[in-house]
Amino acid sequence: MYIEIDFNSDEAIYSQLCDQIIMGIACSRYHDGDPLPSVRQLADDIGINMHTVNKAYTVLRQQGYVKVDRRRGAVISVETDKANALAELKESLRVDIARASCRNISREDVHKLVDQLYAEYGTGEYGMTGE
Amino acid sequence: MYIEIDFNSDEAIYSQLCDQIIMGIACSRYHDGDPLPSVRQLADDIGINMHTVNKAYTVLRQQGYVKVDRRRGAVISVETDKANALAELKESLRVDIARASCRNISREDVHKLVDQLYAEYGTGEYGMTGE
DNA sequence: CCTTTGTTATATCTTAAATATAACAGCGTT
DNA sequence: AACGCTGTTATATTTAAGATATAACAAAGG
Repeated sequence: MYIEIDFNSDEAIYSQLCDQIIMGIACSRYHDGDPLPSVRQLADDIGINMHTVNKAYTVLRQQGYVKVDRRRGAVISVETDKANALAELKESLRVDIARASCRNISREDVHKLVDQLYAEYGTGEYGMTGE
Repeated sequence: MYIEIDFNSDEAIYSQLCDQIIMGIACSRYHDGDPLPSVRQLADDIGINMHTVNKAYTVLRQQGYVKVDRRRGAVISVETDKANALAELKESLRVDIARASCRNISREDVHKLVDQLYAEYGTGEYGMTGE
């Protein structure tokens, strides 16, 4: 599992971990059913504490990206509650769009950025392998 | 100045303050040249400490939304470095789009959200009053 | 002068984040 | 049965950020 943490970032390590795993799913580097490394293993790989990884896994579970199987440990399992996700996304975009609007960034400019990012990820289906 | 702070939020007060002022500019409730309340005045209005407001003003100044005039205090002054703003926006959108992609939110869905938010703000020009 | 402006300095309190040990229950393998 | 692995929980400590409280300063205006 390729994880890169910026220890000089102002963003919390566990939060960076969540983000990277979510982006990994979007990039279809990780798929539904894939097991995540154990909290101890990943902590050792990255060079951080076990509890920091555990917190990331817990948050990912609460947000519906991971389920825990006693036998296999943490497993990618993406919940698709689109209505809820849309509402959350809108709130998240609100300030970003305000900033953009202040800087004379047009609606079309943002559309282009969005398209670029969707191109970086899959086809829009996080699976993209056609499951 | 209408500012609403959620004291139960996990987002820092000074950060909420910055966001609200930026959204106020985007909504064209505040315009270039408008003076902001003094740090002591606004702190008193909201019921928070002077230094919390001062931190917000300092951040807004560093990010190019405010300039400080010794005579008039803090004044709205929006810098329009579009190239830089585009780069920052893209980074900010990266995780959001990843989350959206995981939830089967399409490119078009995001475009619609963006359009909705631009509609809530101005015409794309933060001035919109035609200055 | 006096007031108001932003700014700086110091100190304190609270909370979040990260680390360190340690232990537990569930499950598979040996 | 014993061992090793999983996530999980508990407790404690350290560090850093956020917020508050007092206090003082230079600059500008009335």
